Amino acid sequence: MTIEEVIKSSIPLKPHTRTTLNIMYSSRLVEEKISDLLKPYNISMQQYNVLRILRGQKGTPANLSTIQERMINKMSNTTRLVDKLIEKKFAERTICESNRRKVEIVITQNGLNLLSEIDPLMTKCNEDILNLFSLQELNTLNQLLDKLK
Amino acid sequence: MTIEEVIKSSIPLKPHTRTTLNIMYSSRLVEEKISDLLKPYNISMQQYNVLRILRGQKGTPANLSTIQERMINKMSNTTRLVDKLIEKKFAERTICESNRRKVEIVITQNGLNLLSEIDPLMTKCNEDILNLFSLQELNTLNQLLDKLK
DNA sequence: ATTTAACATTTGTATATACAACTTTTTAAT
DNA sequence: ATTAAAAAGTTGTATATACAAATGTTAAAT
Repeated sequence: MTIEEVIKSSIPLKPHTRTTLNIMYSSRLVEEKISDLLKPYNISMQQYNVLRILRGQKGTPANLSTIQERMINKMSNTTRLVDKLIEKKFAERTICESNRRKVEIVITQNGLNLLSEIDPLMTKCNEDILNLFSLQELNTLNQLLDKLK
Repeated sequence: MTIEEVIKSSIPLKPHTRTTLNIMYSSRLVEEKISDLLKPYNISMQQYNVLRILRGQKGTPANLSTIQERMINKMSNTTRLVDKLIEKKFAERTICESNRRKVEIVITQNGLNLLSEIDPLMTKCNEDILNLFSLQELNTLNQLLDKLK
């Protein structure tokens, strides 16, 4: 299915426009599947993303700027996002003693357990989304997208 | 630049995961550029998207479900999105006489003028985003993304 | 003819996001 | 030592989005 068919455009799009639209539309498809997967766990994609970053720290606390810099969606309000995770007992926050402007955020065991539960489902979800693609094609797609950055 | 570098992942991602992340991250990059372009005109990407759909109707009024079905982001509240466009005098809404459940939305001359002004900038924006890509590469990328749908 | 169901949109509510202004703490400059 | 500037977060406000319930209208069923 082409992007023109998706948006029911009667006239063909210019190549560059078609591509940017296609990237955005594809992203929506992916996000929808991932959101659906996370819905039963009552966390948003952003919150999941932060939990993954915290786990990636392997015990080292992360401060807000670190989280922000590693997120896929650089969002403007990481404070309140982390608030939600703390409310749900998936993370904890303390003030950094060496620099009291900073906060230190760590994932809790509870948060780690949640991620462990989601891990295999997320892997499968990603595979399902891309089930029509060969490894070769995934590679090509990745290389092309990398050129954007 | 690879997606692993972007998110500062110490371990390599699985091919499928890398690809879905890459699609989402690429979309953010595109959206950021387009939002920046629209900012001076004080309309959001969604609002712009609706205006484009209305113009595409070439005079035929669109009802809400038509708009919703053609949007890139299927958003849940098209009513209030259209409200914003009406507030700004870029669109008008009337009740459909043959079926009073429906509304008929048309773009105003004011809205058409706005789009005409933005058109060349948007074309250039899309070209700039993808300036590193050959037409051949754009084609390949489009074909691959089309497989998602 | 009356009730039921389906349709198209609107409204309410909760949450998310963007952007700017504001604290608090630390570093640098005089 | 005092003031100014920078850094790191937080809070306020406006807008956006998601989801469910409500409204009004039309079509279908009995």
